[in-house]
Amino acid sequence: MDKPTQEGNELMTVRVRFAPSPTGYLHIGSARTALFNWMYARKHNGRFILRIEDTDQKRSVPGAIEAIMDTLRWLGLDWDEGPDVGGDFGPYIQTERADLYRHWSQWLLDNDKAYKCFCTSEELSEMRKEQLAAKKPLGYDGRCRWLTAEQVAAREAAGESATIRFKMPRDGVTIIQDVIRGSISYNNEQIIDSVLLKSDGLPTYHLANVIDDHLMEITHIMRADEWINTAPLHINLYRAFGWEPPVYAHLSLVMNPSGKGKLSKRTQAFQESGEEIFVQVEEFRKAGFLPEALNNFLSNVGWSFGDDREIFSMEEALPRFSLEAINPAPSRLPYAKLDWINGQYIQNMAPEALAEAIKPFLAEAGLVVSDDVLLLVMPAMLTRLKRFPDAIPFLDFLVDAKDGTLEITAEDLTHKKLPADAALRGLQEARAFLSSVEPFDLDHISQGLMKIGEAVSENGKAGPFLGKMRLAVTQKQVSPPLFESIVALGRERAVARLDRSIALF
RNA sequence: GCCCCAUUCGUCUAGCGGCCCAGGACGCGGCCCUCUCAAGGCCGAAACAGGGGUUCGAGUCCCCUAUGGGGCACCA
Repeated sequence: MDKPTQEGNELMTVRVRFAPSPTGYLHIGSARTALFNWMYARKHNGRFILRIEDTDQKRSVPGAIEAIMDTLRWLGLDWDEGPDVGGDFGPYIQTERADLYRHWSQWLLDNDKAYKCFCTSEELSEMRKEQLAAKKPLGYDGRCRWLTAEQVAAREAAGESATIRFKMPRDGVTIIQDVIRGSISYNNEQIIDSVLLKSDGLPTYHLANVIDDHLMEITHIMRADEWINTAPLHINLYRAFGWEPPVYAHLSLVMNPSGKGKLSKRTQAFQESGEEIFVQVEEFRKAGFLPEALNNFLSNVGWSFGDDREIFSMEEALPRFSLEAINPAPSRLPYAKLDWINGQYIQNMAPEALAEAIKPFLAEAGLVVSDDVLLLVMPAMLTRLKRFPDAIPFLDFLVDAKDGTLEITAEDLTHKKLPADAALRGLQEARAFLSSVEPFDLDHISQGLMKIGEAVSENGKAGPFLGKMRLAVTQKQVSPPLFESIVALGRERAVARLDRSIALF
């Protein structure tokens, strides 16, 4: 095999990093990258480092760092070193490391590995236009590379601003070893002299990530596939510095549900053939998904637990996780499957925990339900929810202000097997029964109502009657199981609603 | 235009030369259970992009084509 493993590094502790740019909320694709890094670190008892790549001042958004950290915490992806917790390799925010980048770019200049470029952005875009028109390969042609020391001095004296570009070796081949893809080779002539230090004095990604990864002693880089074409540049930078490059693992991209284009082009939720497609982790959170379910879901895209198991905890996944097993092909997120996974996690929740999880969503929908009442219906809700807000249409009957939304007639309360007179009799008997039964609990209510239903319907089955009871008591076609619903409603309100239905006849 | 990567059911995937006339899951359809809706159980339809090699034998290795994706910024 020509794929590298971490064999050579076995005695070193694994150090991996997640390095988001603070340009907004955490993207679901980035969350997956973070998850894989985190899993790898935890599996190897290594260190998971959070680094903020904020060298693009124009795109940095105030508050984004906190927002991203908050989301990462919610997902349970804890980091060992980072802007808030510190560490021995700080600072962990790139703008605070500006001196370092200046120092090393000067070093490259002094060692003839880089040069100053005075091209203006206008000049550059003009060049690009010409290349496009001539159908020539796109990219910087290296025109400033050949400037003499005198010319450079003169232009600097004239006050021209400059960037620092890498002196990419002009010939030969650069081979990158990727754990997921094997070896990939590039002809050096097709790799341009990239800008390392921008005219504002801050580094580009290329310089910053190489310096930081080296100084922070990062052993493995797991990043999105869109970076793969810049890997040879990075390798050559490591060589220029005389440093050892880390192990690379380029993760496949997450695509749009349509399969057209990468999902990361989208910055927020959108509709796709009637389905709501979330893209920020916060959107998943607000939609009522559990972080455990999200991790389970994400880890199974591009990687597989094996043993034909779909539901598993991260703790169970860790021993099985490996970079070599990651699928190199891009994939779409199976959103429908996430709903199912989340439903599975909800089924396994304790009723108390479910109640707590649901409360904020009920409150947002304007439904005020007491804890006691909520708890009564929770066991029945466990198997009925994919997402927490699904509880709203099930539970709104509990709020008097929300009932009566369904216009009911006497006819609605009848059934083929339950003509009007029988329906009325059943409701009246149920009313009498509910107003006196002691104790007012699930067992007694279910027994009494079953008996009434069987007696009153033409086929001797309680079904038709119970259906009408549901309508009378909850004013809904669909509700939690009837008996639970009645208990939750309480004697008085249940009887009052029956009275109102009886009055329709 | 140039370079790089990828290609198994609709989707997420298992498969690392014989165990595969391809397994699991979601979704979909049917049946059962059932006070509605769910959950659960059972059954079913559904895929190796195409063509050449290599080999006794290819979903698995190689090449070509096609298709999809990514990159070619003083963005990351």
